[in-house]
Amino acid sequence: MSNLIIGKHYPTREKIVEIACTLMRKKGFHATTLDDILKELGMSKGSFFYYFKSKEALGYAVIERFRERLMNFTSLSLGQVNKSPMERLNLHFENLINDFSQHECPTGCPFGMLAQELSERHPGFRLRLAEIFDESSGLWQKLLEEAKAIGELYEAVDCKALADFLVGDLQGALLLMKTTQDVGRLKRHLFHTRDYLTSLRAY
Amino acid sequence: MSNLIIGKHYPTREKIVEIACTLMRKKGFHATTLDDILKELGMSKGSFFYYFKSKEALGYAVIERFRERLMNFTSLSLGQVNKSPMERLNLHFENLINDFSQHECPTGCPFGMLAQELSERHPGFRLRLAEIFDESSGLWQKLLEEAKAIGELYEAVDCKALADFLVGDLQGALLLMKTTQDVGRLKRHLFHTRDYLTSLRAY
DNA sequence: GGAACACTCAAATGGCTATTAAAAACTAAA
DNA sequence: TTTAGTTTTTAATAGCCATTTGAGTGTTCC
Repeated sequence: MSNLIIGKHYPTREKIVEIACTLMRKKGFHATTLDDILKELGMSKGSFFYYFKSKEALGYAVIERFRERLMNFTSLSLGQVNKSPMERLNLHFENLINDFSQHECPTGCPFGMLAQELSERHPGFRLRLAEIFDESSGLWQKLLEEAKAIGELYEAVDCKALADFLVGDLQGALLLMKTTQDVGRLKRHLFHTRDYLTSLRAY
Repeated sequence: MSNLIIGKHYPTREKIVEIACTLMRKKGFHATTLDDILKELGMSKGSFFYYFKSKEALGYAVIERFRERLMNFTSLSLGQVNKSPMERLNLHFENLINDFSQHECPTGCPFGMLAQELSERHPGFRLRLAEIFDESSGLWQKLLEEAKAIGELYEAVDCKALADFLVGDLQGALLLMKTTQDVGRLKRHLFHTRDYLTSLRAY
């Protein structure tokens, strides 16, 4: 009977995904070769294809892994129910800045990177990434609606549109941070994003 | 004597760069092969290497070509001296939306794409792209300072920081447009960007 | 102990891709 | 017409990379 059942623990498969995440985050999908991954693990080709039908399948697994990490990371800040919505948002931005400050070489957002690289060639990846952006936007929307309810945003704000804006805005900030290799860029960018949200406060 | 002197006209070389721009904008740098380019032109490999030392050299030429196009496109709106700064900015945003509306499949920004794809592997590309983002930001900064001078922005605004913000913000908007394949996304995003700038208006 | 299955390995395969080599075709000037 | 210089073509070369094959090792359950 196949051992490849969702929910079971597969150290080898797990390791492949982990290393693939690390390498692909840095170098992207195409530039990360199976050789790179397997050399890092001291494994041979056959093992890889025992766990994955193809490199593309690994790509999807990597995306799902990044998605999980994103959701965990997001809930660290958005889940702080004792804080006000805007306080949670500020905390999230600070967490982002701190997180990227710890890497000497800011890598940017894996979703943004994969979206740029794979959107055209692999519509399946593009669609999945669009869903994840959407899911992320949904979390922001909820937060913004809460904010509106307690007067941290005024009535007329379209929370869904604003959430979409925030998702895009953040992507851009991360791209420029990566291109300039300067976390300060992210910091200064998010200052303006916050400034905008402040301007939407119900007096 | 070599014919490869800057400023002379090279129809063949020109054609290569043009096609490369088209293909790389769509598929990116790595996914665009020399075969792709030359098949499109009905040319053979040897010709390519007569004009370019390597594919990398072509990459730099493509970036410079995109840069020229960006500057031309930008001056269409920012160069309208009879309009107020913020009117010019609005016009620019409208031009962007119209331009991307004409392609059934929005391709996003070539600089953003190349930055994501090549930043890690080719620091030379990354640096050049960072310069171009910076150049672009400089144009915005000038515009914003003009705006401040006539009261379209209030005194305390840091025009350089705000310009950097705009550049990043726009990149993100284009990335999400590309990922969702929806020009409406760009339109809605830029509504918020404008809204923010409006909130910075003097008095 | 042995049969079925899970996993790993080493070695090939074949396609793709950038790059090179060398000859041919064209151009223009002497 | 000769000659030198340019552009282009054809035909390799060599490396990389995803994928396959088939044999091997271990493990579990009867």
